[in-house]
Amino acid sequence: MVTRYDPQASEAKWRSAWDQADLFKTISPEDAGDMPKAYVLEMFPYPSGKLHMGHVRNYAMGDVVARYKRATGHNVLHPMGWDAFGMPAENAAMERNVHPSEWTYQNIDAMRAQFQKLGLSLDWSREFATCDPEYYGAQQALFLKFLESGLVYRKASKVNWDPVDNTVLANEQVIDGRGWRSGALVEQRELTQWFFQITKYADDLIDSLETLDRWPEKVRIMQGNWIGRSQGATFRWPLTGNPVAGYEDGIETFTTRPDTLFGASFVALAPDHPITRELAKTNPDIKTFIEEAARIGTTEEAIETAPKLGVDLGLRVKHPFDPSWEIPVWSANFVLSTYGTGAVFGSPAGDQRDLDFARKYDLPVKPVVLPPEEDAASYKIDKEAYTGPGTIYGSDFLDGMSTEDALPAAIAKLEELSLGEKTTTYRLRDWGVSRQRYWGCPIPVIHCESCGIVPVPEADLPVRLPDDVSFDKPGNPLEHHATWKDAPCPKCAKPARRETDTLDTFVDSSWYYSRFAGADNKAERSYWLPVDQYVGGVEHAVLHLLYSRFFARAMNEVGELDLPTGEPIAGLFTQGMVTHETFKSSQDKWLEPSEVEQQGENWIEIATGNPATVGPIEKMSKSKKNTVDPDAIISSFGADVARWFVLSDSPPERDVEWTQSGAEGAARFVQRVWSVFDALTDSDSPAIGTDEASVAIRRASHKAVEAITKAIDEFRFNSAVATIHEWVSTLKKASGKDAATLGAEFEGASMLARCITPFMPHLAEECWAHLGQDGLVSAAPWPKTDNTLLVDDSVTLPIQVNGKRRGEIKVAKTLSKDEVEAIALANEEVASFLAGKDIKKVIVVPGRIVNIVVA
RNA sequence: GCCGGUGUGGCGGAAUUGGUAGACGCGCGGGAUUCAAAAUCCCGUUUUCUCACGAAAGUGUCGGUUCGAUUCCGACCACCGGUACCA
Repeated sequence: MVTRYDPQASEAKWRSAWDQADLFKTISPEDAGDMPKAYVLEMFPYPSGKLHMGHVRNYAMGDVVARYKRATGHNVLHPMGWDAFGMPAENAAMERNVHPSEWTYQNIDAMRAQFQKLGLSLDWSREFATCDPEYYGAQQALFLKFLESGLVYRKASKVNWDPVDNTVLANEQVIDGRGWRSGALVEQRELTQWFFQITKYADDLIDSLETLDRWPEKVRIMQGNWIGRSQGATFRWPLTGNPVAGYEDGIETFTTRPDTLFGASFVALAPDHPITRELAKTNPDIKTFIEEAARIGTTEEAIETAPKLGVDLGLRVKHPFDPSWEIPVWSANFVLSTYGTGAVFGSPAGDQRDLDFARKYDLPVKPVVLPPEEDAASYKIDKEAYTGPGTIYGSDFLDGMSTEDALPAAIAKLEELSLGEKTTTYRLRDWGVSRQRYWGCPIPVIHCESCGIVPVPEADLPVRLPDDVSFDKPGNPLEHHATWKDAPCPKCAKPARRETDTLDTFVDSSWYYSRFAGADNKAERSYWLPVDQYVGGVEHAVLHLLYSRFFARAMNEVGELDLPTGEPIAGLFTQGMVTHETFKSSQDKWLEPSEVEQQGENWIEIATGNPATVGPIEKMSKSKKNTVDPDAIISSFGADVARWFVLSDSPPERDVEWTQSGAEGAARFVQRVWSVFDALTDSDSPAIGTDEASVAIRRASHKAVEAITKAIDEFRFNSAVATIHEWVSTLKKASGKDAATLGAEFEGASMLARCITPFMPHLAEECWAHLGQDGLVSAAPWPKTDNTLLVDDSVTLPIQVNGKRRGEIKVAKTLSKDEVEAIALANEEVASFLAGKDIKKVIVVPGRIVNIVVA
């Protein structure tokens, strides 16, 4: 009798069986023997309270790897936790008057329940949330170690200040120059902030990128660009006439092109360069210019369209290589005070930006690099600067050199003249981590009027967040708290004040992988790290993944880690998003897919009967109303269907479009798999036959296992899915039809159950149990293939005539080239294409193809 | 602008050392089963021409290398992502 698989009944049953067997618990390093370790980690979620399909895809992929590694004999660490500090909890507190802690822990409970329904092979015993005092206390201890080693420091710096909410905002929280919550115009304020000295490792962070051979190229390039190392020279331009106070030695500029120094026609300072600001005090034109430049700002679109603006400061400098040559000093809006020295020299022929500026203000343009195959007498620069390589000319001692050789020659000369030296500049800046927020990790220091900044003694950690806070007033609730910030100085015991800044939440996620590996056990951390396979979204390519690399290095330095490479993540996979179609009403409002209906070619809004339009396929988001709730999918189809669907079709690194019909297809396939097993009612494993039909079935199974294994190893889950589809079709055609092949069918089914376990673990257990196999399939080893079944005795070769397929022959694998050629030439199908033609050549590629070349 | 990626049927995509293009899934068309439906199963489905047997063209465009190119090389086009007055 044919039965159907019931996901609702089965899934819960098998999950509790896994729990009872404590199957996914990590084995301690001592007990693991010579098992290789595999640390499989997915980027831990923010506890928003609700799982979305993106989570399902992310964690399904990680689970495939974790389950596969377990089946192939690895000691697997596959943990889960919560990235739980951050603004949404404070927003909830302000909007709904719930405590951030309460809101967060409730969300965690809700999401944990959802996660558990997915049947992920997680070791929950290592779970933590970053807002647990144990976690942020350990983070505070780490902070103090960094402070002691000089990896953390305090300095005044410019920050985005929201004057309504009275808080610093991260760059991401400033939208079009306004605070994302208050809508107030954001000001630049100079505040004293805490910084991590990430630039200390700039060279190592960039150089080590090439050792990360299991990271996507894309991410490595993005990090390289972000760190932005450029090599060049820093040197001074002596001022003529009355020197500006503090600049008696001249104005310092940075350049990557000292070879073009003889093409210099101006020096330009940033609008907020100290000299510019000083001169503005007495010169109204300069003052106006600074204001104008500040008004345009440096937002993305502003830069796109903003004109080059400048003002002559009236100063003159001497050319470093020719003191008689005077060059004007300008201030220009394209010079950034935050990069290099905040001052540049313009060599217009060799730089488009300098050229635009020179043309606008009628400054000289003197080419000094002659492109190959140009003539010095006739070569001219018009509207396009030449930035490529060439021969230096019109440049005194550099004349005749290649640009490549002139570069070190010019630097050597600057050094000889004691005007400057070779330097390296980075785009990367130290990481400002101070936030004036409540729901974050308190910075564990005390400010004492006599002793200065005093670390909180380790015995007093964690510095706990106070529970009794109010969010009525804008700004930092820790600042407003009546007593929290009062603390005696640990050194002199006089009344002092606690630091009220908390740490950027990116800090929390920069070392959590290490906490999972071993909370208070360095040896255990050494055993597990680095993460063997990390899976997450590409949106973290720079920030989170760069910060994590920094933290591992810093933790190494303070003795918290023993990671020889300094790289915490050996393998990274960035998965694509889950997208869904969008709909809009006739009033241009987004509609949920359930609110529309297709009638013939057109879509209508069900409620009103008005026409609706189909929008683009986009990432699922609440605002576009194109989300699909995983809970709803799990209750109607089961977790296996949700997992299977998000792993099918699209390659894992690309986006996958969620479709109802695709989900139904996945549900159909689950039943199809079950029907293969359902047909095998004899639960005694019968002997495997050696007849032709049995061997054919066995070949299909063993080849499928081989292909699936390779696909999982290479992160090509969609290919594994396709192979499983084909395999199931083959088995279904045979299953239960012929007693002679029953043994082969049983073997295939038993292999199939194990191969689908990483994808559809609940179904796999039900199938495994139905076959009468021992134990849980989640604990079973990966099937082994018999190599003799992977190769065929005979092979079908296509025959081409002049590269076009004209026929095929089936030949024994052992035939020689000549024998194959003879058979091919005698083939009836190709005869008509050879008739009356000269055979020029016959190419036989053993096991592949025969090509007959005729004239 | 610069850097990177991707272009293959109606759609998602296979083809991973240069060797049968379109596996597998979705959709669509036809059929079987059924009183009927659901479910399931089978067949077909790149385009054009042909009653058919077949033939020709075809992997963004144009060219090249090769017996043979989705794959290698050159030039270009489109889309997606990242990034930017970075000196």
